Amino acid sequence: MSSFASQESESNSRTLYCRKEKSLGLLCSNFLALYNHDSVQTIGLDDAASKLGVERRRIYDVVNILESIGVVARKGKNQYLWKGFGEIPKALEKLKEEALKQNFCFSDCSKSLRVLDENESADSSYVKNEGQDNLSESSKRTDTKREKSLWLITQNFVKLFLCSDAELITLDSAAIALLGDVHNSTATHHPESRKPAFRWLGWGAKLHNGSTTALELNESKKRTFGTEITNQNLKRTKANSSIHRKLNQKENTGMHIKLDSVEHDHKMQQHSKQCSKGFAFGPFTPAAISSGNRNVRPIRDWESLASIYKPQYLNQALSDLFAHYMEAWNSWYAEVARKEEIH
DNA sequence: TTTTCCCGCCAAAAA
DNA sequence: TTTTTGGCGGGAAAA
Repeated sequence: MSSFASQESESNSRTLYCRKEKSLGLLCSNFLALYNHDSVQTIGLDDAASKLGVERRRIYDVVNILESIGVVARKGKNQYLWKGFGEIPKALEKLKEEALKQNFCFSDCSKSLRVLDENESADSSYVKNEGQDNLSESSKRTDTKREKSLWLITQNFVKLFLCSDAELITLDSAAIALLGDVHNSTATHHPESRKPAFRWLGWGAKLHNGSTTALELNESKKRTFGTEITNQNLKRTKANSSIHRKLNQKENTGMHIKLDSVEHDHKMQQHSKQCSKGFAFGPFTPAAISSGNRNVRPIRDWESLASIYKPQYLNQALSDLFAHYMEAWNSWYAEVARKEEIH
């Protein structure tokens, strides 16, 4: 707590809150960078939270998303298993199968194909991998809740791509298909081309033939995720004093930031300031990129990205971390590419 | 201005 | 009961 105070007082003048640095996408990337080691078997939620400098709540989001595509699997209370990127193809296969069984087809915008209709598919599709029982009736109760769970929505979102030839899906149509839509009641529609959309990059990546062209898409104004390494503990609320308030209000549950990680974060923050414009993308980045940002060169593929994007860290620890990140990418791609060849 | 999405409250589920 | 999980609304940042 005291570390907060000092950190804050030191930084309050020059480090203002920056939403980009707190994004879920970035957190996700950092999470992956942190745990994508051969040596990693299990992941503790508290460990993740403290190492990444966020509250537990945020870790649930990350883990839910990753679980839905097989990268991690729930082991038990507070514990997840690291399965790795190699699991993604399998998970996608499985999702596709499921989707086909469910007649989960998606024909772009306009129609509101409710993927899950209340009674049937919802429960049957819960393949809750790790032997998560057949909660016979209590599950009924939670079906509606599940329908909106991040885990399920993520899977369904992926299914949209897996079960259609649409390479591009707009947020609007995805919302309609997955949620039956809700928002947009005020329908201030932008011209079609300006709607935020996502493009499927594929797990084998469109590596061959160069261009991961999604990244060249000039479609959305959406911000992009993935480069900045951050998550320092600035609250978004006006200026600084908010932190004190925050810490009092709650018993600091789940906010054990180690000293070193604070410092770590702080340094990372410094770095992120420098590189925040020349961003690259994390693995699960929205495909659409900010067309407004002309500084951004199209990225050919992840390998070249790795070689191009090599900031010079002054800090050894950061340097190591980054090196690891690149290594992880390489191995992942090698593996995925291999599997694709076989395919 | 509108849209996006982070934050954290608090209810439900699990232990 | 306590702890864990995660939906959801508010409101600030970004577009």
